[in-house]
Amino acid sequence: MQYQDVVELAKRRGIFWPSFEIYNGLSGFYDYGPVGALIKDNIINTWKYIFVELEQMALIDSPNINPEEVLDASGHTKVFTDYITYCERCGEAYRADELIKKKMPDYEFTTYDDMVKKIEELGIKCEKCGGNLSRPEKFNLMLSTKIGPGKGKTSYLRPETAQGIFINFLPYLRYFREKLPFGVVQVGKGFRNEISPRQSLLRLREFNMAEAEVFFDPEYLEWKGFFQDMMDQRVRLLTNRGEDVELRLGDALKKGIIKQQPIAYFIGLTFRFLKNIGIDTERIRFRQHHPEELAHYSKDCWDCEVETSNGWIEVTGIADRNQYDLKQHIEHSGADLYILKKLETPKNIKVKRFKGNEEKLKSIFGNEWERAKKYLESLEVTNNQIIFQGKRIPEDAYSIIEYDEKEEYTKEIPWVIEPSFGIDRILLSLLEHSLYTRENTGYKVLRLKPHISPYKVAVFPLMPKDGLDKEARDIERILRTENFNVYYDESGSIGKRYARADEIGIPYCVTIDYQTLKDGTVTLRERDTTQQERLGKDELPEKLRRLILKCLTSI
RNA sequence: GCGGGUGUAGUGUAGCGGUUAGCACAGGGGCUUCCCAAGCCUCUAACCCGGGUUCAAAUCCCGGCACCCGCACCA
Repeated sequence: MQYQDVVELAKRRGIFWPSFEIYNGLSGFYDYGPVGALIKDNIINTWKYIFVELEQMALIDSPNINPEEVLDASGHTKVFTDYITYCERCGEAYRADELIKKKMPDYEFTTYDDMVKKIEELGIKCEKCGGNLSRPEKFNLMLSTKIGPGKGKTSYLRPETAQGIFINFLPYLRYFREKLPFGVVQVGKGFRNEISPRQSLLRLREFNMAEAEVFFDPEYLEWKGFFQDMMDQRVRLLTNRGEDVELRLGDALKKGIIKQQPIAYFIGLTFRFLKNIGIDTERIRFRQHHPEELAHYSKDCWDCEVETSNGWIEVTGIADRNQYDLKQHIEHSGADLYILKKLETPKNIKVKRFKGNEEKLKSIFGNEWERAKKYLESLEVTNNQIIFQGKRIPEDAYSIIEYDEKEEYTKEIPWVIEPSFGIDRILLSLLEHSLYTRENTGYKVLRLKPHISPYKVAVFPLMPKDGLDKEARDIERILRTENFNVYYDESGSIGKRYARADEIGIPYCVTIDYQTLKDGTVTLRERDTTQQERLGKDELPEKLRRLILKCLTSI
C-alpha cells in the first residue's frame, strides 16, 4: 500500500493531519486525531510493556525545556549550529565550515568573523560554478526560548530526551541500589528546527520519541535481559563494510560484526518489538553507521530501518554513547557522575592529587570556583591540560600533593548504550504495512493487531429497532465496564458498519440479532477472515480479553 | 533553501475567462422484506490565502502558505 493511501485514510478517519490548518498550516507539525491518538498510545504502551515490565527499566519523565548549560555540556549547542553560505550566482548551498575544512583540514570554528575572514583569505568560491559566496547565515537546529522575566535565561526545547536522564544519573543509581547495569527510559517529545520537514510524520519539528539509556560497568558490557533466547534471534544486518547478511545475533557477535553484547540484545529487542506491534518482519533491517555519519557522541551505531513506499526509513537508532555524555556533564557541572567499584584486594598506594589554590580559582571562575576545585581534585594527575567549563586551569592554580592511601574503591564513568525509537515513524510505517484492499469488494482494511487497534471491539445491532438497539447498548455497557474500548455504531446497513470498522482496524465486531433476544447469543466477527462464530454474550469479555492479551504478550 | 509540479465539499475528482461550480464515495434524516460499503427519497457540504488584470477570475498574472517529486540538509 502506498504512503498516499495512508495519508488519505489518516485524514478521513481521524488518525493524523497537518496542524494549524485553519491558519494555513505550519510545516513539520502534525495532530493525531481521535483514532490516531489511541493507536499511538497503544504503540507506546507496548513499548513500555517490553522495556519497563519485561526488561525492568525505570520509567521517568523530565522537562521538555532544557537550560543552555545542559546542552552546552552535551555538545548540542555547538554541533547543532550550522553556518550555511549560498552561491550568489547559482544558488548552491554549502556548510561554511566544511568548505574551509577542505582547504584547512585542521580548521576549528572559533568566531563568526574569523570564519568569514578565512573564506576570504582562502579565496573560497562556489564549487560548482565558481561564483561568489554570500555571507554565512547561522542556522540553529534547536528551537530556543527564554525562561523568566526580563532578558530571561536562554533555554532550548530538547533535541532528545536523553539528557534529562544523564543529568540525574545519581538518583537513578541510588534507585537501582548502586548496581550496574540498569536502564532508565523516557517517552516524550523532542524538537528540532528541521530545514525542510517532509512527508507527513516522517520528518517533524516536534516529534515523539521513546528512549532508553542503559548504564553499564565499562568492563562488563552485558545485558542479561528478559529474553534468554535473544542471541538465537535472526536479523538482517548491513555492516558499514558493505555486507548484507541474515544472521543469528549470537553469531554476529562471535564474528565481530556486532561488537558489544548489549547492542546485539537491543537489536533483537527492537526487532521483536516491531514484530509484535505488526511491522512486516521481511521489511526490517539493521544498518551500521559509517564512521563519518556517527553523531558527535557516538562511537558505533546501528539504525533499524523499515521499508516503506518511501524507501528504507530509519525508525530506531541503537547507539554506543560510551562515556561521552556523563564525562561531559562531570566536566561541566562538577557532579560526581561515577560509580564506585570495590577492589577485591585493597591496595596500598602512593597517591598523587591535585590541590586547588582557592584564591587563584576564585579569580578565574568567580562563583563557580568551588565546583572547579572539586572537579580538579577529582582528576587523576596527568600532564594533560585541565579544562573546566571551557576554561583552562593554569598550573599555578594548583599544587600536587602525594600521600599514602589504602585504596579500596576505584571510580569509573559508566558506559551507556542507547536504543532510541521514533514513535511517529513507527506509526506511519505500521499503518502502511497494515493497510490492504479487501479482494472482491475493493475496500480498505487496516490489519492492526488487537492490542494496537484504537478500539478493541465494535458493537452493532443488526437493525436499530425491535429492541435490538437496546440489547446492543446493554452489551456495549457491559463491555465498557469490563475495560474494553468499545465502538458502537447503529447507522447504515450492517455491511457498511463492518466496512467502517475494518477501515480503522477494529479486530472484532459483535452483532446483536433476533436470535440474541431469544437465547442470549451474539455473533463475533473477526476482521481479516470476516468469519463469524456464535457465542453467549456472557462469554464475550473473557474470550476477547484472551485474544487481546495473547497479542500483547507474544513477543 | 533551490528547481519542477499541484492546491475545488470530509475524501477522490470534473470544470481551464461568463456554470444555479458537476460527479462519486462518505456524512445527516426518512422508507425498506436488513449479516458484509444493498436499494429508493431527501438534506448538508467546496473553488488554500492576499493582491492584480478584466465588464466578468475556480480558471490568467504576482506574492504568501501547504502538499508532492528531485537536489541540498537530516547531530
